[in-house]
Amino acid sequence: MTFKNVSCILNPNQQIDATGHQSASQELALARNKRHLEPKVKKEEIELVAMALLKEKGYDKTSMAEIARSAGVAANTIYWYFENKDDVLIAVLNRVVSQAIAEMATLREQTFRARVLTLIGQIENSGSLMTDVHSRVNHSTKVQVWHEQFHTMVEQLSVSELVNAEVCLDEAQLDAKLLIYVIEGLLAHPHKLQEREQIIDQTLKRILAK
Amino acid sequence: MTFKNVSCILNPNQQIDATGHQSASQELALARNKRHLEPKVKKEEIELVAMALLKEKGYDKTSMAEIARSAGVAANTIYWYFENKDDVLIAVLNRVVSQAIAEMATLREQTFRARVLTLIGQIENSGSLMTDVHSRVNHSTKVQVWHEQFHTMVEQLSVSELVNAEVCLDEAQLDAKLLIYVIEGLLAHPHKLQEREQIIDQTLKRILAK
DNA sequence: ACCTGAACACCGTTCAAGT
DNA sequence: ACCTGAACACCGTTCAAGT
Repeated sequence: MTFKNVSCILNPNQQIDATGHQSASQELALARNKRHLEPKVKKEEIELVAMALLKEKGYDKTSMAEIARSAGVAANTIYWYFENKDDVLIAVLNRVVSQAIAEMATLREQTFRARVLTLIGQIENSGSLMTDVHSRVNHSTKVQVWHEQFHTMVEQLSVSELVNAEVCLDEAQLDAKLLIYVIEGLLAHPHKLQEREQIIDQTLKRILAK
Repeated sequence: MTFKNVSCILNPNQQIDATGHQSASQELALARNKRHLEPKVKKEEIELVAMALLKEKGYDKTSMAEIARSAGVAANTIYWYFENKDDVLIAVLNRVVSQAIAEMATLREQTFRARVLTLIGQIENSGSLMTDVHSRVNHSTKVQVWHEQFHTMVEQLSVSELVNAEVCLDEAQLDAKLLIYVIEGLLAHPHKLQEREQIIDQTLKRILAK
């Protein structure tokens, strides 16, 4: 199981991206329209702006109006590109996660411990996004599906890591959940860097004890 | 450290309850007013109604208007008893937790494992209240304070349990956080009853391994 | 296809007024 | 002290209309 296998689990937005019927005639029509140079660029711009705002202020404190204003469009324009606010959140989450995966791929040679710690640092860098996911799960089934897929992905990765570290499969599957919940706990609650490392060390020590 | 020691950490709403200046003359005035038989009863009624609704539908999907309607008062009446919606949440949380503590006090003779499992069952019984707390922490400093107090309380309880089970203090403090995060993870994500027990067993096995 | 102004329904909260 | 009707500011979302 490589990181590339996983990123296709993660990006079902290929469906979303493939919704437009991009024929040659339409591209000509767009070229004539002076309001928008590139339609796909606009969507990307909205996602980037939304990512910055959601990372900084979280889901609830970021209004659609503010995203729109920062992207230089009218408030309702976002609804041409996204079904609703939760869809914007999902697009941002996909960006954040695939970015994190890309950075993680660099660290293949590091210790398990080191990789876990940098992973935590990365997610922490995305503000309250993970908490936001948990609170939106009850409101949007789409977010719920995303969250489930994300968890199974991280679980599979963790299991394979643990099996590599000589934990037998049965226990690895339980330990993986255990590890993930500890990581989520660390992310959901404020911790000093040293304290965080202690807890991770303790967890790994408990899991990898022979 | 007994459960009774703890419940005074938990109930700073004695401050809140003590705000009224209940002189004898006022009680007479209230008796003359036919609209409300007992003012404290009204507040309690609001809290009970809010507790039912928040447990059932969660924080976001329960509006102040709905709470008021169920309590038989005008929407803004709640603001005489509570500063804002987060204050209502905190009052409900205090009720839920002290109720859980009372029920836990019954189970002194049970196994650690059994007590943990019934605790999880109790909290799960309160719907998404714990997730709601985590998502409101970023919006209300009062909720944030409540959350911190709650965590230190549960941590102290867990540490003393672990020390009783022959874990040395240094490790018990780390293991306590570990255990709590696993419990929170179990609460935040759907699990079959059997799966939940397996994860708890695995965690306790890892923590209590000699 | 892409974008907008104007409106809608709903929300938490406030205020002036009643008893 | 306790309660209310009416209003406010804000929110996500929709719709009819423009290009």
